[in-house]
Amino acid sequence: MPELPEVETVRRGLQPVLEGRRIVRLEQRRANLRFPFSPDFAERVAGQTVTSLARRAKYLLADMTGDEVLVMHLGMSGSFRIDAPQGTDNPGNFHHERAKLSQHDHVVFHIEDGSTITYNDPRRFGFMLLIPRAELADHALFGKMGIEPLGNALTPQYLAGKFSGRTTSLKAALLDQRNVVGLGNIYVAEALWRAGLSPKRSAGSLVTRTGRPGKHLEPLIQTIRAVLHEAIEAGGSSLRDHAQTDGSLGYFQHRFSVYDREHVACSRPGCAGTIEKFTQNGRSTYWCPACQR
DNA sequence: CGCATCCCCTGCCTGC
DNA sequence: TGCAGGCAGGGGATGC
Repeated sequence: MPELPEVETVRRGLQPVLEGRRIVRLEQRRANLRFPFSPDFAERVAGQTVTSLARRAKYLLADMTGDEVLVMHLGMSGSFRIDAPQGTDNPGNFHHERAKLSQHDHVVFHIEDGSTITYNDPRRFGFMLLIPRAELADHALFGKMGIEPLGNALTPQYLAGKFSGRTTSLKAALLDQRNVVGLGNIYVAEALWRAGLSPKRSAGSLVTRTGRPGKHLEPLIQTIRAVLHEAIEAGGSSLRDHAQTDGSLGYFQHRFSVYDREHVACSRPGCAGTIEKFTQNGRSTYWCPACQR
């Protein structure tokens, strides 16, 4: 599920139920996700009040009243589900029935108001860890991370510096979170199609011989921003999983131009091409060979 | 260092 | 129908 728009959608769903609320108990239902939990993980979260829920790249960062930040990554198949307190529509019923848990519900946050937030992740590529707030910026996860695509820092000059001399494909360079964060296989494909740029061309080909931004960088950046903004507005893309915390689906997948559209006619006005699929660095690339150069 | 490949894991879809 | 194989939105480890 989660590239930047999906993670941002999850953040917006969780924010109202987490921010300013106390986590009275953390129910950890297995010893590991992608990585082992630290032995005292649940104890360190229990009793903390979440002061803010932020997003950095594809990570969720829950700052808490202690000196640690809860860092969460959804991997490929992670999702959160919010369950309101049981019996809220029946004030006379004080019997709070436990929300039914399924096989891949790995972590349950019990909130002070009786609601629960459940993390589900069938493939367990996601993870959670606690990092002291003071060490966050220098942590290995974030230290070498690239810039946010929706902020002011993404400029042609910045990308020229990252892409100069690089022989790797433009697609691989955009997926590399050390350059720009947040893009994944879907949104790289969509952005490159909109920009009319081939995923096969080298990253370095967007930079002049003297290391200055070539003419394609500015429009590519604008395209990346536009795609991400539209996807966030649509609540992300829902392929196999639910993107949103209330179980509803994002709908950006209905606006895909190339992703998962092999053999479909290219929708660019005047283009007679057909969307093709091939493997690049072990992952599927969708593109229109006729209009992406 | 840059770059490519493999791998973690489960579920779902396809083709035989 | 059953089963093997391939593939899936991410990214860390390894090796050349």
